[in-house]
Amino acid sequence: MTQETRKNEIINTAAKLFKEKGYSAVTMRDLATAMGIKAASLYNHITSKQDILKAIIITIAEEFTAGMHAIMNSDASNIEKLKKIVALHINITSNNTNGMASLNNDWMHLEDQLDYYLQLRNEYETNFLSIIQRGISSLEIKANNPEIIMFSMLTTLRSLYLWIPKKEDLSANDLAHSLSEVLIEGINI
Amino acid sequence: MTQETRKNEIINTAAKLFKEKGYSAVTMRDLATAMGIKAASLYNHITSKQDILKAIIITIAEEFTAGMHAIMNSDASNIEKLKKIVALHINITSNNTNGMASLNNDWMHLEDQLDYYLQLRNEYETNFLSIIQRGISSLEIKANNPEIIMFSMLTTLRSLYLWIPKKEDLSANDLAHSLSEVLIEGINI
DNA sequence: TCAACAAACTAACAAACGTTAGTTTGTTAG
DNA sequence: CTAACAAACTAACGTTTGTTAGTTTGTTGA
Repeated sequence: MTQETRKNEIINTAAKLFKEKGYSAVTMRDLATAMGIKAASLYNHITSKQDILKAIIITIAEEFTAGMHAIMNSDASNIEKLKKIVALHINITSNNTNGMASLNNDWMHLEDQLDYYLQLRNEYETNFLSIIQRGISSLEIKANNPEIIMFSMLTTLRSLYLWIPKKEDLSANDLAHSLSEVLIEGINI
Repeated sequence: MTQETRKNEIINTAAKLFKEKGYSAVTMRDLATAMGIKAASLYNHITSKQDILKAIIITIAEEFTAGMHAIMNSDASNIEKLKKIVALHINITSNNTNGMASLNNDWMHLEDQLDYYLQLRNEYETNFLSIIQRGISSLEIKANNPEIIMFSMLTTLRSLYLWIPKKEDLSANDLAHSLSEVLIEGINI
């Protein structure tokens, strides 16, 4: 199923270019040059520029949705669930740093699929927030403003795509551990 | 000095549009429409699209540089310096949320000024990191990986532009206090 | 009253854009 | 040997892009 190699090569190359310059600044001629072919030849494999963006973003968004559902349905403590969320972001981002850049920066250029994307994102944030709120209720988590906690964690996790490629020496497990430590235990002695 | 009102109106309108769609996706005709004039009329006030981006980004980048220098030269403890950095980001971002979006997302489209921008950014991050390292040496800060601490704090602070406009009920002081709490003291009980 | 000026306009430009149509090439299965 | 097909090609299309040149309009200080 995950063959269609030529199409996937185009999508992966596009994701790399989108990360560097953003969706709007990358032309089909740029993409074709990066593939070593002519722009018109791209259309033997994809139907539009728009569809490339959709393929990149929606795939990842659905991975996050599935991962969050698994975490919600586990019987871990709320702090443990937060640590699982950290690991989820690290895993997905490690496997597709370029795609994560598009998801973060170019989601607004989804046309037909914009509403669907926003729905998935809202769901995700609602679940994230509810874990924090339950953690506060059960005295696992300090009674700070739960939205500030989520904002702080989520923006850090969403920016991992910028940082993971620079730190290839750090394994995913080590990174998950260190990041959970910083995000959850704090930095103060 | 800060008059030139018409030019500044154009720059501020541009920053708002750039936040919504990104620099490359905003056309001079979009900008003109938002100003209620024709595209050609913009050129009575600005010299190019590129110059608008430069005016937005470099101004803010220099504010951060000045703020960081003031903090480095203060005699506060390292933890207190980190709290001052949080306040610095909140102040600058509150005064120019739209511009912060361009700084975060469209810096790579600076052409002539790209090297200068990157130089300012590197300097800033170097200073940030050195505060954390000194804090660890002086036993103010837990001996976690200092780059992870900086990454986590800085990405949260850089994303404030997304979040501050949604939380107008929270004063800058309250936000600075809550965010310092979460970033520095942690969320675990 | 009139010169100066800020700020808008119309018209047009060459270049770059995403995309389509129709064709050629090389490989592979019967 | 040949039919089928994937994957490239050339050529062109209508549109949109940033920008320039030259002109008109309304206000303001001498």
